[in-house]
Amino acid sequence: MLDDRKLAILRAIVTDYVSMREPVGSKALVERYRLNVSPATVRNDMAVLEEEGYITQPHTSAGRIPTDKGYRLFVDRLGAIKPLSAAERRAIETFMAGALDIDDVVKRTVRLLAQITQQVAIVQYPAMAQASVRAVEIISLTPERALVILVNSTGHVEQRSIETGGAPDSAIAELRGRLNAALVGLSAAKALETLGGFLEQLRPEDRSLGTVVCAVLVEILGGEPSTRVVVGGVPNLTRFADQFETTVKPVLEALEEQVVLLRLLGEASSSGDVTVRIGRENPYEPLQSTSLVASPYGDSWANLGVVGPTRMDYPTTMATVRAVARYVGRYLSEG
Amino acid sequence: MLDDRKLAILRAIVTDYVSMREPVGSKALVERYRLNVSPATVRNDMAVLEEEGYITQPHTSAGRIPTDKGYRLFVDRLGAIKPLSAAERRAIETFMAGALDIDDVVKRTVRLLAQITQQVAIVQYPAMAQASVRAVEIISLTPERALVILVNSTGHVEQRSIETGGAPDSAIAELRGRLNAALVGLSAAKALETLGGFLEQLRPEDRSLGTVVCAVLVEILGGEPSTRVVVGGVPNLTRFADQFETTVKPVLEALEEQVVLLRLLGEASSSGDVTVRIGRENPYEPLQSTSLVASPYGDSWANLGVVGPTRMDYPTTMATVRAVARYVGRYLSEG
DNA sequence: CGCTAGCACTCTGACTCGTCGAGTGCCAGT
DNA sequence: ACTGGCACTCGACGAGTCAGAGTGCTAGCG
Repeated sequence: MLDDRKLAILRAIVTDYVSMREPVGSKALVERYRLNVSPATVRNDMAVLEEEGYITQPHTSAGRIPTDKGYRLFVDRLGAIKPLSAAERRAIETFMAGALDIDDVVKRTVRLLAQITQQVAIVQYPAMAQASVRAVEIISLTPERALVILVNSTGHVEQRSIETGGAPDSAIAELRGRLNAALVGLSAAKALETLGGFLEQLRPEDRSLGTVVCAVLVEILGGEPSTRVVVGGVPNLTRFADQFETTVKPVLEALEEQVVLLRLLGEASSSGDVTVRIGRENPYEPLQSTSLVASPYGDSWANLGVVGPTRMDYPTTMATVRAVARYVGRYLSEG
Repeated sequence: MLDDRKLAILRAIVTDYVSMREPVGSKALVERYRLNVSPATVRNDMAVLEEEGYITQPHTSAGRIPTDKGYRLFVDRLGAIKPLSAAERRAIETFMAGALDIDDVVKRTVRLLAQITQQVAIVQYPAMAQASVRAVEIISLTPERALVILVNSTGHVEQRSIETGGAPDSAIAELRGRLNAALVGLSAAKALETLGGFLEQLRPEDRSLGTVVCAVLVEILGGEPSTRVVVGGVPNLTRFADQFETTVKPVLEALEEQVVLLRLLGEASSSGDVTVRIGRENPYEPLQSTSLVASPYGDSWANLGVVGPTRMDYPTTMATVRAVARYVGRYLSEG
């Protein structure tokens, strides 16, 4: 159904529309892309492409623009991923060099992604899962409340407050000691395992406190990859000021909903490589006018990505996201 | 120079312009505000007000709009702060009730402020200064790096990574013990004092590590109120889509710059009560088309506030900010 | 002296209208 | 299977018009 020329035309339409931001017509197409056929022929092909749902007309007698389906075909079969320029590689290196702790790494990554792609960047905190436990602290705040703190080998600190049920400080100290003895040095997976049998070692009177604490630890260690995401580059949305009322507001709202972002990133990365989700393919309705390019990184289940208009330069964006993901991954594993 | 009627007219212009969002003319003014004089008289007064710089015309033969100076006068002398409605009070209570730890309090506060005022909310983390030290931990990550963690009585956890210069674990443990013995229970002020003489108690071989750690602690305890701010309600900016290109982009950019926000909030609150900074009064140029309404809270040096267009409902916004600040303050001190 | 009524004037915003150009679909011809 | 030509559609754009809102000024009134 779609011979080579039709595919070439689709490719041309996509690239042209992305760079020119205007519906593209048959004449402009043959002029700019050396198709060696006449506009009329191109028109016939375009009619077919339109019938198949790959492109559409904003109104009669305007050029064509790609549909979500068209972008999809383009991404899957037509857009060779561009390698990064040397300058970009260098930018990544210098930008990330000298990051202090994990917070800093995440912050820098967001900035970097946003800056290179000129879009909105989202980075999820790396999962605890990959790192090993460095310390567990339990610190009482009031007689009734305490803070459980877990530090891992990447320098990430996670904390939850709990109800102690009035347990005495001595019991807390003891529990803390036991937990450290049992867990420090273990990977998250091992630590989870160990926690499973941990309660039984406790004296009965310590059990109730132990249960609460263990529950939090399990939550921190095992649960979601991480419940925190960082967003950056929001000002880049201003480039779509034209479509503002209809498009940008819901996007902004979505970007404030951490939960949504987490789900989004989570669902995106199944393949282990860069994933693209175009417009309507997106499960979350307010984002259906945008595309997401995401990738897992740090060989864990944490993800990063960018959100932009469906009309985006996929090859370059995908290349950038992949490169950043790899670089950050390497950076994290080397410490 | 400005008799009562002129002030009344200015007040009317401000309130009308804020609610109608359109330049207001003499006729509409007498109709809506029962001024008991004719439009012509109002016009004369308006001419004076314009000469004095309180109002201006967007173009010949349009209504008048307030200038920054006009808003300033309004805020200082004309706008009685409206008390909150019962519904709003209730909203605050229910919204904040059940907050878990300090992160949660801050998050909720941002949401709350953004929602009630329908503007962009900024909340600074409460200062360590008011709370007392609960625990100090030093946890080594690599032989060369460690994490210093300070927990205070509000449940706030702050961390910094440091270079240990290869100090042995035993030295770290000892230092940790001494620090806790010396600091726990002290207010930040006292703790700072104590830290002053702390180094001398150490064995000479521990000094170098001690210096680094103390430096970080001083930074955490004494430095800025807090280096973290949280922003929310950014989608509310979409209501100014009209002025988007010129106004909203720089604002968005400013909102991503934590440093800028911190300085902004810091400078705003000298008086101890709600402070208003209108348009050009603002030191940071990209925000000169906005107004800031801020207030310290939790009787510390932490601040919260909202950023909105200069054309804003000051009485209500000020009332809301004040109420939220008080409520959160009370909530924090009660624990 | 302060207020008011009336008037002439200005400017904007909305509306209409005609033109132009880009782009299409179709058909007949190569 | 491709191309050239043609009639057609539609949006963008500029000019022209018009009504309405608002002003400043001046002369008159209590």
